[in-house]
Amino acid sequence: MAKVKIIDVAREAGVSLGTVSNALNHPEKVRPDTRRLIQEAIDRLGYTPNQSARLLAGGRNTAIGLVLPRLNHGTSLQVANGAHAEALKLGYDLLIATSSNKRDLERHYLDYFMGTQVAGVLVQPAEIERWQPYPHTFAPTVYVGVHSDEPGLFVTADHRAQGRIVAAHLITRHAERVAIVGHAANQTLRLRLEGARDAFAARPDIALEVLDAGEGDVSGDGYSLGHQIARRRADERPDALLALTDELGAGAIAGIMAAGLTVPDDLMVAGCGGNPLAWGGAVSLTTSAPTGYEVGRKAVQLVVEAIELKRAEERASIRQVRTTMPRSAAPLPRAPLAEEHEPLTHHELVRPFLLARESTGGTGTVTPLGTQTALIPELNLGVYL
Amino acid sequence: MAKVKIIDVAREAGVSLGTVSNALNHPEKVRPDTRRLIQEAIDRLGYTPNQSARLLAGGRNTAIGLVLPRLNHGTSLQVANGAHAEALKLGYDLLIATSSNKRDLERHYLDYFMGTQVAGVLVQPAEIERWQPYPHTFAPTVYVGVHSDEPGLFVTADHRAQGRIVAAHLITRHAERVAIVGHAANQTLRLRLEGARDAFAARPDIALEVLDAGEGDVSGDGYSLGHQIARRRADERPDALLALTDELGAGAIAGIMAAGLTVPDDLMVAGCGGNPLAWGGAVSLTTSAPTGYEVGRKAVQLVVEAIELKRAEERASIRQVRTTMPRSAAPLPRAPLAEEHEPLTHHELVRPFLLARESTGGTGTVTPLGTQTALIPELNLGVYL
DNA sequence: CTGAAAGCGCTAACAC
DNA sequence: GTGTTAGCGCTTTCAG
Repeated sequence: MAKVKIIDVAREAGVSLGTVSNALNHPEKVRPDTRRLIQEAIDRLGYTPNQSARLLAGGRNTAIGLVLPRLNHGTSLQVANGAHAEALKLGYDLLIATSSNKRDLERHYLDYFMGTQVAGVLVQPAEIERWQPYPHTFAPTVYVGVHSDEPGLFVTADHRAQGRIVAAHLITRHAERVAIVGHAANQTLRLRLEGARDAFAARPDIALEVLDAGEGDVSGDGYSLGHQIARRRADERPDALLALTDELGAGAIAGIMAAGLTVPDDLMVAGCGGNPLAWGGAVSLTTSAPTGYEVGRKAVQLVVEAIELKRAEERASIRQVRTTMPRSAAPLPRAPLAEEHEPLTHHELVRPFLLARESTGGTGTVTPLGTQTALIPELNLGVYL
Repeated sequence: MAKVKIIDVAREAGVSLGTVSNALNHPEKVRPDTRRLIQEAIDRLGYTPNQSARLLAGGRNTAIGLVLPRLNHGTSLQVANGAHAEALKLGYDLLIATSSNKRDLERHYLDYFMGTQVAGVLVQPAEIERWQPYPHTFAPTVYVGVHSDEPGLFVTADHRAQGRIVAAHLITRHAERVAIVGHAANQTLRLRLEGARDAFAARPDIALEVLDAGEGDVSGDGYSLGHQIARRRADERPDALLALTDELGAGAIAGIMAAGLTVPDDLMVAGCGGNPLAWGGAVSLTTSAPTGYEVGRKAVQLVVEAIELKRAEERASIRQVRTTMPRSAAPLPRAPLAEEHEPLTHHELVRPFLLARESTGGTGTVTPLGTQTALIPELNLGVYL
């Protein structure tokens, strides 16, 4: 049971150590039947390469680290699943750690990942309002779910587009008086609001009002607002509500119905953001689709791109050193790192699409909840729906 | 930006390499002010220890690997969260990987973890019906959610106790005719059924029938069975339904109500297994609590126990070699591993508790859903409820 | 393809 | 407490 190492495999297969190493890392350099011999020895002995040694010696790590603030929130889960799917596809392993939404734990895992020489790292920062990129990142790093003016790699849902798309939908549904509902205290909601305004800007004939829903932007706020609106005189009442979150939207529907009106006949309601947790109401809610899965996929694509670029550069710089240096004497000085170019910068906004459902009188475009996953496999809404 | 290493820190702090290493791994061996000096140098330089080198050189890894079949199912998430909390508490890091419910990916990540010399590994196997422990595990391994006759470490929810506890509850609610509903095709459901039978065994006066719900044990099966039962003549009708899954239970409630009876007045219904996903119905469902969180915690406790035992043994065996060997000549032969004792064996069954709610006429013991998390913090039902 | 050898960055043992 | 050094298991190179 003593740990079996590469030399044991070599002996078992009757080849040299270097050949086994090559079979593992550069199979094309080893004759197929030798390769088979080695593979058999590996299986017989139950050999598992020591990743530490492999990495230390300069081997390529194929693991990507992902630091998530939580493991119980819909969005993070979607990100994780999307990232996992894409990593698998691209031949990378994905390792997930949770920061419990604490900056120091986040930092800890980031350092840990860097220390294990992962190929790249994805972070969905905790406390996103006051946040900034980490210095000292030796592996390509992609930030998920945040904006920043600093250089770097970022992937976020396009919140502005979410507002726009939902607003546009209300317009096609012939809304004439629209109330936008929400507190818009944070960046996300502000962007959705702006997006909605953008969409309505082209239609000055549509009456617009913005109603603050109270600090929380939670279901209860939506309920009371919905109730309140439903009790206005018919000629002062909007015919459509655009809630800046799905929770608000779901709450509003309940409030409206409690006041004796019907959705969508008396009043249309649309949510925003695609939060599956708020989809359980009596009338299914029109909203923008959740984009977490796509965000996760994009993040992996970006980080892999950066990883491979970096490797190409390293190879190039090594080659350069070789041809430049007189191959002689003295240990080679450390190959100069490809010049300290600025980190890549790329802000990727993931575009939402619309889920038109009952609350806006959805017709042909209604996507019934039960079959969602089947219809839009990429969405991966998950079992927890 | 060239990677800073321990020797750089040593120079920066004006001490020797060994001292820095000690400061990091055995702080008690270094004078506090020296330690401070070193810490400052570390911060100034942004030093991050190379985990690969550290491990290769025999350092202690504090990471535990967790392989989960999915990242979107309630139970796995609970396990992950419980494991994370406990690992944090015990000073270990937790790294999570997903097998997409495939044996080969599971195997891959397991090997990967072993290769990175994690301190221990937790696995919730995919395809649990036909399953067996892995050989060649060099790190302590705990299997989650499965039974086995092989030696090893296992943590599972006590399914039998779940059946028992729910059955006992129906008894205290004065059920006189009970129908147990479910197909019991898999081990889990069979155990719940046995548990329920155990509980009723003491009360031969209670009429018992078992109704097969159809292969799927899904909500729809529950619905039709509930409907069917509700339409029996009152004197042939059970007064209580014990569904072997919460999905069945929730479906049954809907079916009963559709047939014009009320729950719990005409017919009590209880579920089993504590599946939050099935808790959305009109009448809240009595069930046994989900134990995933506790399973995760227990699993970490077990693996850490095994890790520390193993370390203690290694220390002991090294000491033995030292005192035995004449300290002289020739490189020491590899310290004989503590004799190849059988792997530890421990089957831990996590006991459920009851969530008595409306569907069985819950009274004082009813735990309102909204406040669940607050009342029972250990439960950690998660936001997705 | 083989065989030998130079590290990768660090820990732990040792002598001081 | 400090400074020095021998590996940990592997990848890579280099000369056969």
